[in-house]
Amino acid sequence: MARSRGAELAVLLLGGFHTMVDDVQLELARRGHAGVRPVHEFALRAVDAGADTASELGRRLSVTKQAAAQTLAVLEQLGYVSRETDPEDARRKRVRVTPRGHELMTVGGALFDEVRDRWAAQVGAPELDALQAHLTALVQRRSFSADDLARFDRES
Amino acid sequence: MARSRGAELAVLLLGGFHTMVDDVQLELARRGHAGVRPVHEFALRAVDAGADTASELGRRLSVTKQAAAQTLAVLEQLGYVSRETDPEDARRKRVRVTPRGHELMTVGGALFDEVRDRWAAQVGAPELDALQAHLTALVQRRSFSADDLARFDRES
DNA sequence: GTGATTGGACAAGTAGCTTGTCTACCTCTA
DNA sequence: TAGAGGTAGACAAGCTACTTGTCCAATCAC
Repeated sequence: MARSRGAELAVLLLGGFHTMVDDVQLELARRGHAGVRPVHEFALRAVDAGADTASELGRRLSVTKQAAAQTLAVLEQLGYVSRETDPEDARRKRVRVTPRGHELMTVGGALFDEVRDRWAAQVGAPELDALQAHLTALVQRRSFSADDLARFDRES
Repeated sequence: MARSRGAELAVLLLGGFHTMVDDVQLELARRGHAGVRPVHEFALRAVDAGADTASELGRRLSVTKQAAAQTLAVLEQLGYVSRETDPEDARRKRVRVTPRGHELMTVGGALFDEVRDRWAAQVGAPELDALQAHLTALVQRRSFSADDLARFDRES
C-alpha cells in the first residue's frame, strides 16, 4: 500500500524539523550547552520576549502554569534564567534571561542559520526562500510555536 | 532579539506537521477513529509494510521492543491489529493489520491528501510539489519516519 | 549438543505533562 | 474599607509513553 502524498508530506515536515534540531542540539552540546532540548531554547526566547512569569509562559506555550514552572526550574538549574520576587507584586517571581541564557539564544540561532545555509546550498537559496515563504503562508494561523514545541520533547 | 531565519524555519516545519496532523486527527475522530495518535497510524503502516513483530517494529521506529509492544497492545485493543503465534517460530507473535486497521490507513491517507490538496489550492500545486520535492532531498538521509514519530506524541 | 542470540514479558524507574488543591496577594466594587 | 473574585506560585498525585534491567523459552550457529 503506497503511502499518500499527504502523509508523506507530513512525515517530511516532521523529519525536516527533526533534522535541523538534531544538528543544532549536537553542536550545542559540544559548545557547553549539553542537555538543552528544543523546548528549552524556545521557552527562553518566550521569556526574553516578555513571558517573564511561569503563568504567562504557560499561556504562551499553551501548557499549564505548573508545566511552565517545571521548565523554568530546569532553565534556572542550568543557569539560563534567574528568578527574583517582583517588588511591585509579591505574588510574582519575575524571570530574567541570564547572560548565559542570551548566549544560548545567540549560539542556537546561529546554528539554526548554519543548517539553513547548508540547506540553501543544497536546493538553492531562492528555492528555500520560497519553501519558507509558502510554509509561512500555510502555517500562519498558528501561534508563536506554542504547543507545537510543547509536544516535541524526548531527547537522546 | 529577532529570531534567526533558521529557527523560524524549524518552527514552521514543526507547525506544518502539526497543522496537518491536527486536521486529520479531528476528522478521524469524527469518523469513528477516536483516540488515534499519529504514532498509531504510522506504526500501523510499518506493520503492514512488514514489521510484523514487536521487536521488528521497535527497530523500525527506533524504540525499544517494549515500547513497540505497548503500542501494539493499544492497536490491538482498538481493533487495528490482531496477534497470533507464529507456527514457524514459537517465540514470535505475528501481528497482522485487521480490516478495520486497513480502513484506518485508507481513511487516514485520504484525509492527509485532502489537507495537502487544500494547501495546493492555497499556494499553488506546482509550488507545493516543489516544496515537497525539496524537503525530500533535504531529509532523504533519514529513515522511514522512524524516531521522528516516536518523539511526537501527546495529544488533546 | 552447547553457547549465543532472539522474541516476548514483567517490573521498576524516568520525564514531562496533567488536574486538583491550597495559600498569599492583588484588584475591583459596593 | 471590607469583602468577593481573580491571579501567581507551590505541592501533591496521577497519567502516559518511554526507558533500563531481568528473565525465560525458543531458535540458530558452530
